[in-house]
Amino acid sequence: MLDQKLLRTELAAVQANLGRRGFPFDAPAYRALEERRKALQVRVEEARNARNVQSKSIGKARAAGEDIQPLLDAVRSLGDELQSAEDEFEGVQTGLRDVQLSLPNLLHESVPAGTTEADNVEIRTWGEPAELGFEPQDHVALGVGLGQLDFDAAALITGARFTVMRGPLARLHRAIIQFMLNLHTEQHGYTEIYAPYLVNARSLEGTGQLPKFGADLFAIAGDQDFYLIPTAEVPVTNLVRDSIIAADQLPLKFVAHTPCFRSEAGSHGKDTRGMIRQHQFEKVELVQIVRPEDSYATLEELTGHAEIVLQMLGLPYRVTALCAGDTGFGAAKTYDIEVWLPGQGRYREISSCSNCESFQARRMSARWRNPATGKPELVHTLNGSGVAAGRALIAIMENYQTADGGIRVPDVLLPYMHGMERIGG
RNA sequence: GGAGAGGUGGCAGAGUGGUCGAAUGCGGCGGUCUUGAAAACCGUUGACCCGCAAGGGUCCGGGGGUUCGAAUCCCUCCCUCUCCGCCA
Repeated sequence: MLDQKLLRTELAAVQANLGRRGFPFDAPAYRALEERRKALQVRVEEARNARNVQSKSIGKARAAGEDIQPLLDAVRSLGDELQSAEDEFEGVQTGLRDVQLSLPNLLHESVPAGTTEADNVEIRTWGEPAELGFEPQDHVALGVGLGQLDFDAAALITGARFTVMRGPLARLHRAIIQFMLNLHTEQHGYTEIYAPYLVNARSLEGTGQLPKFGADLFAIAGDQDFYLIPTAEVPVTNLVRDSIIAADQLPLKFVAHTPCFRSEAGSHGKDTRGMIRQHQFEKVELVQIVRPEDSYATLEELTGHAEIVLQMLGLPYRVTALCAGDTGFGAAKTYDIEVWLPGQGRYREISSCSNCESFQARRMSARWRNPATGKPELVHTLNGSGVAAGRALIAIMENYQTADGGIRVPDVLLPYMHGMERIGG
């Protein structure tokens, strides 16, 4: 959600900024609605004040033993007037809020111009795609060949876009998760969080998935209004909802491993092969709650924490700055990290690190007490994958494959694999 | 699942339908005293909205109702706690 003051005072600038995303914002209509709100609010408050004053005088008169009947008659009609003004005011308020909740975040000035993925800007690369010396297989061929990746079984149990893993491959997947959690908690100072996988609508509104992107979510059947989390960002960021955080508590650094559930509505036909795009996948998520002045330094730091995972796993990657049109709804600026997949012969997203500035904080009413002003002020929130476990598994399979269809285990994962150095082959 | 109790300011905890945004205590902040600190004493201390300001308005878990007027009465939902049952 954007600052209402900004929407009142800098409407043209807001419109221009949102325009960079290609977001059509009807500023004149918004201004008209806002002006109506203001007029109505004044009217309601004046009516309420008149009623309060009158009612108070009734109390005093009665305490003094006077006849209050004339006063009662005089006040009665004020209540009716107030009621109708309130109803109208409420309608306008709701309309305004609907618009506000549907506006994406303002972009940081450093976000490159552009409309699609193709306009994203490469910031840096790390590692060199390995020379395998043979024709690389993709993770599907490798996993199915080993008998450890089973899409048919998943289709039988559930349906399309699910995976069954067996044996050492399932263990490798778990090892990746353990490795990442240990790294972030022991080396990077994050506090491990275990959080619910089902959340309520308010949490999803807080982080920005609702009200606009309900189609991307799985809602559970039954009388409870719960949704499966599309990312740990939702429960973990909402830890600070409706709270005022002491200055010395910041920054808050949280890491959580959770499954993620996405309906992938609108992506029919995309990445249908393999486990690149699933309805259910595991992810280790980094979340930081910081002072506003620190958030851009934190974005660099947090992105670095995700990069170290890939460096330690020996996976070549590149970092890109998302362009204006490709930056997500709640983000002011986003870096994507893309890992090299020999089987596809290209880089694929494995992490997305965003600074949401005060966008989520405002929706969540998440604040800190600024010692400089003594007042509660909005925090900045950041999140990033550190990293997606399913895609990390794919990257390891394809980058560490051997000519005989086996997979070597990266050195840093050996302790988690009980010394198993290779799978298959 | 059954029975009961309760949700009030940073925390604890009062509050007869009118003078209650709310007693009191703790905590916080400022001051007096002190070489400094503690103690004691004095003062001060919620959030949000409109407004340049003066000022006005809203908020006692959420929503609805009764009333001229609701923290207080009624309905409903949510949450917490206790006991029983069940379970990992």
